[in-house]
Amino acid sequence: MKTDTQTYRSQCPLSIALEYIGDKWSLIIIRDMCLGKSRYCDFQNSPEGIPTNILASRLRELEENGLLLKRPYQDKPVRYEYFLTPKGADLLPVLQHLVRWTQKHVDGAGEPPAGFFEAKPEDLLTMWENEAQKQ
Amino acid sequence: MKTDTQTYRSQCPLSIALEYIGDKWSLIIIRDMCLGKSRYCDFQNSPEGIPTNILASRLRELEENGLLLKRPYQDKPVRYEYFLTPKGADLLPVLQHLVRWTQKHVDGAGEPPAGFFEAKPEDLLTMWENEAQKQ
DNA sequence: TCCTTTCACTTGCAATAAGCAAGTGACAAT
DNA sequence: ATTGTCACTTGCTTATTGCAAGTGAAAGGA
Repeated sequence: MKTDTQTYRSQCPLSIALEYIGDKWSLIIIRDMCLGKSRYCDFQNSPEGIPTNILASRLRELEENGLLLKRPYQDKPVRYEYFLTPKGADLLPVLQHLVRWTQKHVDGAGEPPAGFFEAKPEDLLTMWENEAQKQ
Repeated sequence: MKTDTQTYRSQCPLSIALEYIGDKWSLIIIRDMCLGKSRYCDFQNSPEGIPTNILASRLRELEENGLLLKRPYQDKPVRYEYFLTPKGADLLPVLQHLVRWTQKHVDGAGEPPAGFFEAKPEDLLTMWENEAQKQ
């Protein structure tokens, strides 16, 4: 992932993308958000079993890098929900092609949920649509 | 990347794809091969500066996982060239979308070479085309 | 012949990151 | 008063990365 601002290892756009999401867990979190999950414990309960300290640090990095944002959904003990930004949602085509790739080349892989391949990044921005509706 | 056979952390096809290429360097090597590079020193000379021991281990893993294969191109001291398999070449659409993503969302990223977005996985299988011609 | 280079690695070691288990603090429910 | 949930953090061990240096086979030149 990206660490600090504007110090990429090269100007290659592929290499830059990998500094944002080139690790074992970031796209798993993005996937979960594409599937409608939004809370910390949702991500924790995914079958891959991300360690909790790594989940916390990835969420922080993804937020710092503008791929998602968090918003409190209750006060009394303050609790947060996470949402994809347009920048984060635009990774959906990448996920779709990775899924296609596995289905073509790896035996025994599971099926994505119905409608996964038809989804578009805009469909993932429910939070932002609500914002737009407020205007 | 994948470590041993058939022990994925989950059956999710996205998660499985990440066990093959979900790290900082594997797709950089695949990118180089898409751009026509084929020798160890070509990969080493890429601007990202992959450490040589990591390059060697990634090439070994990618070969074990069937994304590429190596073939000697000379004997006296035996030297190898690396080629994408169809399985490896089929990652091209993933690379293309990652590049698009960076161009849309990150300022100051470089341009891919001309024709990059129009290329298709089949175009990358020059070695295999030659094999087919032999038949 | 000896010296230098190149290529494709390997080895040793320090630094960084990942992974596991346990703990924390705010509150809600029993 | 005790237990439980949520969203984390802390401590510690293990694994991976990254840097520098070394290796061995051969080619090329002085």
